[in-house]
Amino acid sequence: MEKEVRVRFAPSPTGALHIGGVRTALYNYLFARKNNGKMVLRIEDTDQTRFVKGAEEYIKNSLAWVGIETDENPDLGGPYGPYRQSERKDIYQQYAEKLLQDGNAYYAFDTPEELDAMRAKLKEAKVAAQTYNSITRNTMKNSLTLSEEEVNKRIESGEPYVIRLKVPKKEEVRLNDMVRGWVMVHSSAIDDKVIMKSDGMPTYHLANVVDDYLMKITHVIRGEEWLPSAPLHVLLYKFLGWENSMPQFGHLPLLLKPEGSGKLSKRDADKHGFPIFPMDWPDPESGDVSTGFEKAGYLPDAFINFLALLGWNPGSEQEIFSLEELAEAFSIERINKGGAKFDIEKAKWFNQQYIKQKSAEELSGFLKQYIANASVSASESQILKACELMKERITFPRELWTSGSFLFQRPETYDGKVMKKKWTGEAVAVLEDFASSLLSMEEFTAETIKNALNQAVEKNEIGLGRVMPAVRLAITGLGSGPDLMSTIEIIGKEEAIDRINIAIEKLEVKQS
RNA sequence: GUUCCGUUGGUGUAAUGGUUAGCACGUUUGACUUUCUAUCAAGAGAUGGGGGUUCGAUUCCCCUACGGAAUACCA
Repeated sequence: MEKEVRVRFAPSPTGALHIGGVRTALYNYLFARKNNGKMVLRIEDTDQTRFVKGAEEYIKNSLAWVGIETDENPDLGGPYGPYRQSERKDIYQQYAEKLLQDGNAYYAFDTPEELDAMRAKLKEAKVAAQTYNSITRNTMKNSLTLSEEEVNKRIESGEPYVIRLKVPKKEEVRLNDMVRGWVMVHSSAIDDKVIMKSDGMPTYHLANVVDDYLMKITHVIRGEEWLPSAPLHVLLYKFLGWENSMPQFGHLPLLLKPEGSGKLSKRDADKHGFPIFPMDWPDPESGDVSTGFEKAGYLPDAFINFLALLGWNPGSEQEIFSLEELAEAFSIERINKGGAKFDIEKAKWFNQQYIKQKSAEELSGFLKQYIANASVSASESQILKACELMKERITFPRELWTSGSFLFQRPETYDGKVMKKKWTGEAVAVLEDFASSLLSMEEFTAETIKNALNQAVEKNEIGLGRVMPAVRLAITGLGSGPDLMSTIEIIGKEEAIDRINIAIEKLEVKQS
């Protein structure tokens, strides 16, 4: 029987989950779904100094917003819990001890100052920038250089210490990455990483390996920033005797800033005025709220679709995918190796496509809010028709109102340019006839309205094109917008006639 | 500095040891006697550089350039 696929998303609650993290979660989710596997959400909160209140909640809310569901997590629990690393402290201790016993790890007593001094010294000598490795460890204060008696004495006296991994001097460490293929690193390039901190908490490396093993994770899909430490993790699996159940690794390409180079950061997002977090995030220090994709008007399915295609492609020319379809089409082999520059324009395009796909009913909720805020009245049928009419030409739900408020409110101002050029005597004559024929109409639809206008135009013997802008101006105050006949239908007979009369009264006819 | 990873138009990407190097976003132009932010049509625009291997390389190999990541008692 084949082993069940188990993946995990393991964020640390140090702030808002950013878009790169969402993509990592998404790829894990898609991979699990594709393979009928399970996905675990594990909170990596081993650094108590960086803990941010509300961050865990934020992560969960964000995943929920985009529709990523996990099978095992801190709230739901599961067979391999707890799913918060801070609640697993005792577990790590025993594995650290095993490493110690087997001679694969050692105690170190160096103070931060001593470490800094060593770093500085190495830098000056222009040697490799590892402060603790198979060479330097011989000159530092640790259980390899100190006598057993001395070590015990220090530990008993309560002197702070860490546990470091004893990385072998000469060894090829290799791993077969699912997206990059074979990656080989010589162990001399890896330093003696701290695996247990002086506060008794494990560092990422130990906690991660232990948890992935205990939670029976089969595939580790994570960001490229982890690639350099992956060999270290391989070493850890080996030392703990878990080589045969080591998960497969897949390191995702980074999301890059739109221009120039570098990893996409909040700074870049602010600079270009686009969000970087899925939902609003109030900075815990300054209190400044960063607008998230949700508030900015992005639909979750559009957002996910956009994100999925940033670093992966289906191999076909299809671009619009529901979450279901993504899960069906997804494959690790088609993940790109190179980093992807973030392009908000494409995100907007996806949003527009999704808005267009939505039904008027689905969009009406957005419009109703704006209508309520503006305290104007509108019938259900007007709202639905308005959504239907507007959805073809907008990118964000808010534009239902910002570009379509004339459907519910009389114009207060009139576009000066159009007025100057198109508000002519002949146009006004047509409008007068048009208004009076509207008055006698029984069936009030875009089609009958168009007939009425055509008649008025014919009667005055001028082209439709010469009066259309004036009609639009009278009705909406604008020079452009959606189909005018449908607009008039939504506005309604009496209101349309009123607006025409008001415009005729208010606007000055162009002198010619 | 060192180690690792990467490099197809402005952007996301496809493909291939021989093609007019495909698609999408964006952009430009035109059309739509009702405009446009919509729609339709057309256009411009790419294999970083140098060496090999080969009849032939964007594709395989090497070098180089450029970019990125890591190098914390952070994840």
